[in-house]
Amino acid sequence: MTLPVHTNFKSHFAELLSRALNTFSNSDLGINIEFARPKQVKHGDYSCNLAMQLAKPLRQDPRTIATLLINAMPASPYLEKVEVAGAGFINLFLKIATKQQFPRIVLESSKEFGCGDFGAGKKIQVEFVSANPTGPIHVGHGRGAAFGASLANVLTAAGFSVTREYYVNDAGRQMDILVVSTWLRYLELNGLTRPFPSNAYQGEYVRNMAQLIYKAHGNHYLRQPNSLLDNFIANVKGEADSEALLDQLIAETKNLLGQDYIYFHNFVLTEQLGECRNDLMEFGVVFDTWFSEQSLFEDGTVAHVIQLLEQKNYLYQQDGAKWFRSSDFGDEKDRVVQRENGQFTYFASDIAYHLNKFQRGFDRIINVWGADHHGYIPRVKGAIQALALDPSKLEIVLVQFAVLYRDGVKTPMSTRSGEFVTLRELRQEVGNDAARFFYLLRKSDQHLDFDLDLAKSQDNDNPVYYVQYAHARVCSVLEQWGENSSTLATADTALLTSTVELSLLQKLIDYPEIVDVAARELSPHLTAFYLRELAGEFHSYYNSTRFLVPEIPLRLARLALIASIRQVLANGLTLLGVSAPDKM
RNA sequence: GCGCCCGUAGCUCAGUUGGAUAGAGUACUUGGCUUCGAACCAAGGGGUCGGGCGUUCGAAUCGCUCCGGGCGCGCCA
Repeated sequence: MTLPVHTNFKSHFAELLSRALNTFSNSDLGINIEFARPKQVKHGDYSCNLAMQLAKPLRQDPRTIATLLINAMPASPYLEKVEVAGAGFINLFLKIATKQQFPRIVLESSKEFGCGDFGAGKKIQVEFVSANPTGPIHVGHGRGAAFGASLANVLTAAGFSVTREYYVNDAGRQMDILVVSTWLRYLELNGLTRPFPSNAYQGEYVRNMAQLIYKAHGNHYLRQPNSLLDNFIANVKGEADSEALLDQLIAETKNLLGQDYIYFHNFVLTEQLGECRNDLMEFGVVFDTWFSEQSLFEDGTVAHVIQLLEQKNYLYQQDGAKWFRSSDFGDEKDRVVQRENGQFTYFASDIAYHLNKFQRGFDRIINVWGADHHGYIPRVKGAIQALALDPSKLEIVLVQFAVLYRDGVKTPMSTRSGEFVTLRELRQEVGNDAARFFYLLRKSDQHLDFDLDLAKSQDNDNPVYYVQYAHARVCSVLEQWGENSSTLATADTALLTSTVELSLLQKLIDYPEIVDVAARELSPHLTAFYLRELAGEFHSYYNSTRFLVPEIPLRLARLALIASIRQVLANGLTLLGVSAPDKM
């Protein structure tokens, strides 16, 4: 009996039960046939509650229905037996011989084991992080980075052709505020201290950028007449530290610097984007495309999309601004796309961005956003509908915020105020692997309490080492064995019969299903939890059973099992962006 | 005030298209290395699944309500 490499027993059994159902019910009841893993061995390997779901519509006792279903089920070469149990569960028991095939299947398919065909032939885009390039990547962004990167890996394993994209907000007011902040720091370096607004960018990195400019160009940018410089602050009107004052400051700085403003803008953008790209790369997070917001203005997409909406009569003029009728599509209120001063809003370029995404021919588009953007979803979906595109193609995954605690006190994480812990600091403290695993060990929509002191102190019993240790242990055993492990695929695995061995075999079988579900539910954390369980069962096996026994066939069988466990651990860790070390 | 997310063991979290006796890790207690790596294992205590009402054969999961926390509600991005 040879099993296909990508065996998915759940879908196989669902097919069998579905055919059984058709033999005695010709009406489509619209019930999904799903399987659970029973907690007790006596309940088999897969459990289905189909009969209980049918009890009401068919007006029959669930146990009777279950018996009818089992009798009508086509035979499967993989099944030992099928039983009715409890209130009407259908419990399926895999043949032991089927389970014993898996070390060979894993070893032969190697890195491919776990890959599926759920997304075969489909193009999918995952856009994530997309933090404003106005400061360093911090631990809040880190969560989105770890999640998005692993999600993309899981989707790739599920067969999708994945494009990883970072949307660069290089066109907005936040950039201008950063430019002005840098300009003020540059003035300070030239001995021209001006009041530094509390709502400008406070971080040390702003001073560093000013230093770089000063070192390269000295006082070159102070060549304007002194009177202009003297009046620089005097001209700025507005309540101290207000947003209006910042706007004034931006206008005055642009006025003062003229063409040199563009130099400052490009300098800080290039600098921050470079830092950001480096940080993420060192974190193991890479992108296929960095998409510039500014480019949407330059190539006319923004103007085009506004024109399209205008033609369809979805825009109107009010209070001097141009509004989009998003309330027609379920949004709370209409939204401004062009301000009174003629400037387009972020929303306007975002509509253009999404039109661009749709035009690139993806089958699915996934935006990974911080949870604070949830109120933004209706207007974007509305704009997509207004453009006569299919809003269901766009899926938005909200990643909850990481709330940072320091000495038990919640600390705000704000780039503007300069109060944040950078991703780089975290990585230096606990390492890449521990940081990646820590983020992935919770659901994306779960709030994350990030106790930095705890994260640092726990760097030695971070669960990631538990998984990596299992991998290193297998490597160590195989090294002591000393022979070529490629021969293990032919071992007689029928000798694996103990309770813990059968349980481990079932665990191997589970892996492709876990990857499949993780991709379907956009939940890479399932992989992390699975790996911890697999490692746990392995450690238990290690302590209870000796592998390098004198009997050669039994030795080979056990080595084949642990070698296949090592392969699955490595495959799973790769999806999470975590290394699988041979020694540690 | 309105909207979204959430509340599960001392702590950090899984489990949610309703299913069998609610699970891990950590902390605590006890035991296990002259034998393949003790970054490990074995055993134990620890729960009104925030409270209440409801829906039904069955609720941590669904509905209503209250309490508590996070986030959003801009001609910012």
